[in-house]
Amino acid sequence: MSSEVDDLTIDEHAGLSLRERKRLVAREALSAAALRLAMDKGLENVRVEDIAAEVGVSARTFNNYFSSKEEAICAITIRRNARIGDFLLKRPADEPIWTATINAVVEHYSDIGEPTREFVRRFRMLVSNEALRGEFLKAHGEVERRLAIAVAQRTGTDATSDLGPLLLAGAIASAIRVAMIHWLHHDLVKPMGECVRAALTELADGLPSLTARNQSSLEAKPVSDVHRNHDDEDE
Amino acid sequence: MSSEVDDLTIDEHAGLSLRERKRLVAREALSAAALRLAMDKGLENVRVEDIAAEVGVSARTFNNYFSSKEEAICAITIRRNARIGDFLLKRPADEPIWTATINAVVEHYSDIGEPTREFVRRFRMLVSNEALRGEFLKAHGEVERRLAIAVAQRTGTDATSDLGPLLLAGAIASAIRVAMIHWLHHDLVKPMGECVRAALTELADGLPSLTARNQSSLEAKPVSDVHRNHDDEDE
DNA sequence: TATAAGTTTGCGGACCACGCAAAGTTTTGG
DNA sequence: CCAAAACTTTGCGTGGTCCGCAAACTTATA
Repeated sequence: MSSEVDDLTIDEHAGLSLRERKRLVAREALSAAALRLAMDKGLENVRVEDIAAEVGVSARTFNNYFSSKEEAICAITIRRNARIGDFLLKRPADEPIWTATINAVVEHYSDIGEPTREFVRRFRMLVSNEALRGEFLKAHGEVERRLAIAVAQRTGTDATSDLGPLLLAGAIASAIRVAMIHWLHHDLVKPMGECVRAALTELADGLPSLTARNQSSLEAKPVSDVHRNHDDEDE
Repeated sequence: MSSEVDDLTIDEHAGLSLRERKRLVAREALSAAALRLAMDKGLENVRVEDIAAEVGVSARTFNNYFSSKEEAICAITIRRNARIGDFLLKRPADEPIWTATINAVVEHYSDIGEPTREFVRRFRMLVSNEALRGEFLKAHGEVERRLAIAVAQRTGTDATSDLGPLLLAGAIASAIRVAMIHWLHHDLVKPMGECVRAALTELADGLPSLTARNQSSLEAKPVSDVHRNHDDEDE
């Protein structure tokens, strides 16, 4: 019916066998159908069977790809955010790691653009679902894991034995999560990208808003080069 | 049979009606039974019915308290970590917020002591379960939420409208999670408390291990007063 | 002590995850 | 081009989960 699925899919379909391509397409179609149906009717009113039917496969097949409808929905988040690691690896080598990571995240968010109001309205409904919030956290854990690998690669450390990459990725992922929830709850006073950027720099600077009167070693001087350092934003 | 359940339960049963006390006791008994059975037989070999039977209630009653066995198990983590916020509020008022928070966490972990090897062995088995890891993340989210409230209270900010408390709580909770997983995977080379402390200070100092050659504003001077600042540890 | 408020439980229904084996599709290598 | 190998899809069956409902029971209120 529609091919909106691939809007953001910068050909991942290179050098894959027919089988693998079919598999990828089916997986994405199921994810997309799950999200669409859940946004329309509310997650609790969507059965696995419905999602499968929408794509034209059996319910059993759905379960060969995902082990729950929640997982199918959150797979989209994972796919989307996987790019942050790639962006990080492409940042100039002389950027400090915090700056580079933050810029990679901001780059990613300005790249995907602002969601429509309608999308946000439905999305808000969606995340009010308990089971889904849990699965979102799981998805975010996966994003974090991948980011940690990219950080390790860039810093020449090891994502399994060193704590550094995991700590940075965890802090960043957590800040993204906080920023997005905050943004969702506070009626879009400013663009999402701004919100994420603000949260990340606040964190990188050691939470100056919390260290008002007490001196803290962390407030020394802010990571100022994060702010205006790429040009694709209006004002 | 045993009353190990309340080993760490510093009387939460104050000023509660009989009904409420009964409810609490039942809840904790179910949690504890769930954890014990899962550690013994493996989570997939434990049915809700088994847990209920262990406590002497119907399976239906189990579901009045928890909506899954995973949730029952993770409720213990939530209960345990809820104390971190209390510790934070009791820290001296002149400690900077990062320091105070880290000290609160370290205090908590030195307070609960090192787990036995046997416990760790079983626990490791337990977290290899996919579904349970998801629920753990959910539980950690709850812990984070509560910590954020305590941070807001201490700093005179607002946990719903300000980002600061959420960001700090998120970063700390994430570091705790990373430290624990790392510790579980690396065969207890040092005590868990040490591991958590190390991760937190590393993070608070801006990840110096990752900013080796590039200058970063965050490496200014370390938050040194975190290290040896309470006395209940050997060595 | 009567009435209200809350809890436990069996029952039943909708749904879900997954093992298995039969039928279908793609790949591989003669 | 064909046949065997590798993999995917599907129906079916099983064991299990979650939850609404209403009846029995327990605790609270006045």
